[in-house]
Amino acid sequence: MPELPEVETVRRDLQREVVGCAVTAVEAPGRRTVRRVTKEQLGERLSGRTITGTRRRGKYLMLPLDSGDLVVVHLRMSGQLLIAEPDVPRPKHTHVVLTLEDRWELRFVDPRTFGEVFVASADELDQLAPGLASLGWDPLLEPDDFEAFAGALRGRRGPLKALLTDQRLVAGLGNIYSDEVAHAARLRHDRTGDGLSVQELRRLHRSIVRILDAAIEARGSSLADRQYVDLYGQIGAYQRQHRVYAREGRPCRRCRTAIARLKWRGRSTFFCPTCQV
DNA sequence: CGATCTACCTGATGGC
DNA sequence: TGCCATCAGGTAGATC
Repeated sequence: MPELPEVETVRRDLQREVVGCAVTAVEAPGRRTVRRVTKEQLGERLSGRTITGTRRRGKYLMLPLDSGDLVVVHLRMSGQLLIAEPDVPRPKHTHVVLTLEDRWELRFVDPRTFGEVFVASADELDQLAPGLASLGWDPLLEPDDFEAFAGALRGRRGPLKALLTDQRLVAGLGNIYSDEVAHAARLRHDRTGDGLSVQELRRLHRSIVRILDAAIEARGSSLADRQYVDLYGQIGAYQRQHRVYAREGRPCRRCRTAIARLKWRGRSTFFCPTCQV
């Protein structure tokens, strides 16, 4: 569920709460959440180490340790990172728990178990996580790099939505924000990459940065299922500013036309049939 | 190589 | 009320 704005919101919460903390215990009761390394390796490489910072690339979160290793977390569809005092009951589907300073627990909760947690050195990272190694342009890390964005899309014949959600081209957009971005840029989801003018690419680039900034400002989007919450368990507010996502049949905020919904590659796409061309 | 499908899971929701 | 189908924000791996 979480896309770039939600992951970035959690990163900023972590920056405030866990940097400088020592990991005093590691538990991993989940069956498939710890991947790429064994649970034993995770425990050995984290225990006694201090968290020195926070990083994000695309939808990946990383916590560097004083050993040089990185704790890598991907929330996928239903993962949550939550901070709590140890005497607060753990939610169902708590798969990994890091105890910090013997005083707090950083909990990875994930009903659908698509998410993952692992540890890697900087050298191992690309080998261990090809998905992380092949990430494309990150709109938050390099917001002004139009060439990196345009270069990634240049010559692609696929439909715009497929390009925007391809993490190897643009890192961090998913189903919600790709629809919001396409609407802001007044482009249909099925325009092909190689048919976009430079002016349209400029519009897209600006829209991506602007929408993601606004969504982070609002602490991300939480839908009715409340699957995305921040580190403190609080929902975001950007869903109130959505222009198309989950607004089928309601008037476009720009031209009043009813927002359309269609099934595209097994997933919903929302768009305005009038002002997206 | 690029484009497209499916599998991986649990839980919420809506129709009958 | 219960049963069943459908849907949910992501990605890796298989297949064409």
